[in-house]
Amino acid sequence: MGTTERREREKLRRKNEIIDAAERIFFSKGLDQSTMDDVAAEAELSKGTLYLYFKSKEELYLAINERGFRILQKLFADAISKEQNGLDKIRAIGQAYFEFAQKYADYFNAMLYYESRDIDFSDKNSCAQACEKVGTETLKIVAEAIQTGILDGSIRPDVDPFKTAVVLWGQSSGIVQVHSLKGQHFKEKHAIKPEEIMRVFMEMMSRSLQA
Amino acid sequence: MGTTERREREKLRRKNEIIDAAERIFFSKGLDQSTMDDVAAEAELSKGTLYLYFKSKEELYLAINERGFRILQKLFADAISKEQNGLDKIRAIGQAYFEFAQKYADYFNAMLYYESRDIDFSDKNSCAQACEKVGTETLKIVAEAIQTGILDGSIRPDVDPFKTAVVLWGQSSGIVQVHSLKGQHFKEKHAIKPEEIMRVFMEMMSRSLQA
DNA sequence: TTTATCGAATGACTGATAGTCATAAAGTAA
DNA sequence: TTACTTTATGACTATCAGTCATTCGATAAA
Repeated sequence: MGTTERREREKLRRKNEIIDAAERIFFSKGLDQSTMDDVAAEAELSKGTLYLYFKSKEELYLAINERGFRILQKLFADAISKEQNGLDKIRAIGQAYFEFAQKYADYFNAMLYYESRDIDFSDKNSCAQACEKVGTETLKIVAEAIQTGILDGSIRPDVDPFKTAVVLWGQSSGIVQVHSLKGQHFKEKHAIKPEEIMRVFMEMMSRSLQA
Repeated sequence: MGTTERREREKLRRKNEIIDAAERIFFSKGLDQSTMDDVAAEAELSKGTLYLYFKSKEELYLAINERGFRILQKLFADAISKEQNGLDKIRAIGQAYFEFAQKYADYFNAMLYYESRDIDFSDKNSCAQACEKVGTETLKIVAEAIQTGILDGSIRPDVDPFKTAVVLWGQSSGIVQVHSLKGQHFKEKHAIKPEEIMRVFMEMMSRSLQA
């Protein structure tokens, strides 16, 4: 009697269908312009049902975030596997992050929200927790690449892998954020091509780590 | 007959009184938890009056932002004047930014909002424009320090001052953002002291620029 | 002093929307 | 068929940003 199991599966499927609908709505109209009624209509459910699956609009938004983190994690893992030495792995990660911000601009913008808000992590079963978990895993990938670099001699040996990974993460978020949100603005007002900003950043990052 | 002039002055004073009240409310309860009615009550005015002085709640929030930018600009100018060579000036700016985020945490958090949103710059007389103006001025201070460093030989000569200033700005925002929002979290979960993150960042920044 | 004019201020009102909850429907087991 | 559980509903409430017809008060002209 696999009734319970089937129920479990269906519940998960429905949850994902809601996230799918929410993505279509949030990504097309923007979070602020989207209402839970919009999402409900898109999911062909009533609003009340959404609240059976997600505690709040923010939770639903964070669920989308989690998907973004997973995509990013995958991209990082791919990037790392293609390079041999540690510094090149880190550069590849930087490049992957940049490409993520362009190719998955919607996810990226959603994640900015996560980065710039003081999220409440107290609820143990919340999407915020899940985001934090994937985020930390991703950070570990970066830290491992740094460790590799120290061992193969491409990265200076006096850096602390995890702390440096945190710093790189912060730096990169900031840069890609500027690139994504103010890039157009810099292009118009100061004639700086967005790619130039990324190029300069990558150069500086390499120098700050190389042995 | 200075009637018009006096009116003008009083209008400006009232505008500032409203920003004062908004700061007290927004900083104590957070933007989302604050209502325009709260601000109106704090300013001892009716809500309608607020809208005579500010187009929207966001505009009022950006007005606070502008104040933050001005404080930061002043701190940067002070920091720069205390050091001799270019690289030390840049380091001092980094340090000043870090201290700003701690000492003026409320302003800093308000400015994160500015950094992470796609602000509409189309309205010429908006607070967004004013923020952009002060922001660019601040960026120029950084670019000048870099130029100084190139001339005095403390910073490698192959960097473009303004582009590098933009990158430094982005990086620093990201780092201080991580420090401010997730610092406590890293401390608890990964036993990383926030100051450590800043130290590592400063070290990396120096290396990425030094001649 | 009285009256006309005009900008500043008011606050009741509207529209929008996040989140709730009593009720209904569907599904499951006996 | 009946009793029970889970899932879904949508009308309803509370809240709040922003509006607007009206009032107030200061200045100045008559």
